Amino acid sequence: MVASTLSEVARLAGVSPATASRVLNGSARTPGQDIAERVRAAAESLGYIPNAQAQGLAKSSSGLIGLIVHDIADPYFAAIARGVQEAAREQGRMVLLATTAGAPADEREAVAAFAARRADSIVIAGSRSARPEDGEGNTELAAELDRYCRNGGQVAVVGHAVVGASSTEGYHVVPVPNEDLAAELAAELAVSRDDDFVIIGGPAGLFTSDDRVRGFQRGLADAGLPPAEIVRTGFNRSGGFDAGVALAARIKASPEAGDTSGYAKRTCIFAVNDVMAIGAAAALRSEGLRIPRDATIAGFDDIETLRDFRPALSTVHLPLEEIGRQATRRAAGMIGEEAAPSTITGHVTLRRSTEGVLPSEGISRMLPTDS
Amino acid sequence: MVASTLSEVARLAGVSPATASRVLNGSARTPGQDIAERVRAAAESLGYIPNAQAQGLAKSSSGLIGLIVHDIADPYFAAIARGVQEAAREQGRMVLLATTAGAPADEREAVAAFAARRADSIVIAGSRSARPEDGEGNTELAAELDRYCRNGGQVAVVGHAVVGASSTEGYHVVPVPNEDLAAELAAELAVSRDDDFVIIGGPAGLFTSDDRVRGFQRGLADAGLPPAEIVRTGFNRSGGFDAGVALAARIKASPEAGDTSGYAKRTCIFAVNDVMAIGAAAALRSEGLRIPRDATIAGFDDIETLRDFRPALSTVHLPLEEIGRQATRRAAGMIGEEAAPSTITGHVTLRRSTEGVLPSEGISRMLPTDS
DNA sequence: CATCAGTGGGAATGCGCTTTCCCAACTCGC
DNA sequence: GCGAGTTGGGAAAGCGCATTCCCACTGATG
Repeated sequence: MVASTLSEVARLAGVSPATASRVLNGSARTPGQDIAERVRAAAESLGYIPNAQAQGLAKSSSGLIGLIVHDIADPYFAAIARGVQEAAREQGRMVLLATTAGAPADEREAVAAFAARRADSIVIAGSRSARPEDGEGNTELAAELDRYCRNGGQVAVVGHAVVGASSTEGYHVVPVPNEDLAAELAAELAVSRDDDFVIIGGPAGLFTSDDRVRGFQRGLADAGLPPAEIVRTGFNRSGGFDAGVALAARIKASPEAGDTSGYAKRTCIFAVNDVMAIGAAAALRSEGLRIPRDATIAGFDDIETLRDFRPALSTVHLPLEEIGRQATRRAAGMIGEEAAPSTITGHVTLRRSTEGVLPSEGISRMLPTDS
Repeated sequence: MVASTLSEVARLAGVSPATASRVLNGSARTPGQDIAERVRAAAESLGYIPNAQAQGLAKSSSGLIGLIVHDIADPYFAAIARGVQEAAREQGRMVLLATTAGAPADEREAVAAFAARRADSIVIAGSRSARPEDGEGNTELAAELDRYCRNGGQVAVVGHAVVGASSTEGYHVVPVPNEDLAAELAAELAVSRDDDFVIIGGPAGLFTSDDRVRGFQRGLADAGLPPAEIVRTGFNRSGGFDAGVALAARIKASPEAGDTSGYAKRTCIFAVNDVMAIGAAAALRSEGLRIPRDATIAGFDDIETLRDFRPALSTVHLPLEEIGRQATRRAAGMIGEEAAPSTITGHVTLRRSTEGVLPSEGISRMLPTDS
């Protein structure tokens, strides 16, 4: 990467590098009209492109925002990334991407790499975890973040704080009301239902999953229902599929006929995110079960690409893009912490996948499906 | 962003900055054991993180890969981005993201920004366009890329070369066999069918769309069928939806009864990408039409998140992740141009959305659906 | 014992830019 | 018309690091 330099431009324009610098970048001092014109012409003719590395070095700031996600191809993260990207653009910065599959060790490495590049701020979108095997990794990640913040860096993390992070200056958390929303979802599903509730959760210790599980159980309890059974599996589509296969076997093994109350009890499945729900639905289908006839299912996130899924998936809408945007703005100091402590809200969106369909149940709410 | 510097480490270790630099980064010369240990200890205790900007400036290379996509939340680009990210990791580089919505002016700007950051290579994933309104923008983009290449940069573009780019040193294209695969799809769909074929295409001038349209028509022609009508719309889900609404009206307006041949002619819709197909399918459904009973539909890309869509979407599988990987490797000079001119292959994947279902047609191939 | 290649460390230069400081020329007011 | 204030440009000192060159010292060789 060779390219013409500022001094070359300056020489061609017959001015000093200082002057060239002043006209080519918005300095406080603006040289005279004629000189400015000469310099600009020289720059143009030389195809001058400022060296951002050198600029960064001189100004000690890079115009970079580091973004950490588990997997950029996961629609959840992709949506957040879009928001981050958008906010970055507003700020005139560029985003530096790192994918870590949720491994704290990789995340630590990514933070170090961002720090090395002197990123102005870091946004961590990946769900936090408190799993025992992540303990050491989390500690090191927290230490790395701490160091980054001490050096003046800004960190925003989505959902939960990193385990062990002492909230120093420059450390922000964008809270996501996972628990409350899950409770709300449970409440809505519990209305005039007495289905068997089952939760397909991610690995224990994954905060996002745990919050949603806890919230759902709370909602059930508030409705006077017993806690749902929890099936733990991978936090992705294939995890949902596996769980779905297992559940399908059980649903088929306990036919309605066995029910003493005289009418069918359906299984209502709550998968802690949409892609898991889709996986589970696919599994049920492949086992010959129909939704919502033989079982109902709900997810979480309201992934855009899944909106046209059939049967339309009941879920909890989360403003993912806004979450990304807000995290990015917060890390840039554009949102006062105290001014707006938490502005992320979602809402339960019931669609066909949890509709009541059994005549014997005596209830059949027709819920609107969008578009 | 302040942080401890190399000289601080050197001073603490009681050596010169030169020596510290040699031990802390894989230099050709390796200082003695004891000294190295002292330096490493000093660095550790100071929490030293090398300043990548300064390193880049000194070595004139940045370890950065620029990635240009239309929209990172679009699953097509997200999948490619995953491949790019993966390959970047292999190379020990980081990826810098830019989204442009396909506007050449924005793309030019992104290239300039990457050049300013002295990115080692640039991967352009967005589909190229030859629309008249993009003419000027394309010229400027080509010029910018040219300059970047002349300065030693490496560019890889997915699909088609940028319009007007003179293929200088360091300019690579990863060809995607859109046309051939579309022809193949048409051929498969044309087998023992005499449906009315309709193509939902993107804006004229968008290469990816045009290639697929052209290929599909060729496949139809090769099968002895007349060319399909083309409906042009936006290259995204909502475009597909709009087109679907229009088509639904027509399908409903021309009932089977009107057919002189005595049996029903279905409309077979080819949408030039999966999300458009999904949009169209949603529109048909909302108009009360069923797929594949009242119309069949096929897409292109085989987006992972859409695999569980119902009815399962016939499409053309493209190894998106591999495309991203390969583009990135090529730009890094890891793949000889001549050695492997084109290794991207896809395959037609027929699923339920194009199944024959009308008894009157006398044909009802049961095609396997995956999972 | 003197010379020489070889080794291991440091001084110094430069990567491309920003920014402070400095100085010449100029404008203004009395 | 002259000093004070102002303007506009340049010189130079870094920003943090890699790297070339140089030097002192070692052990081997004739």
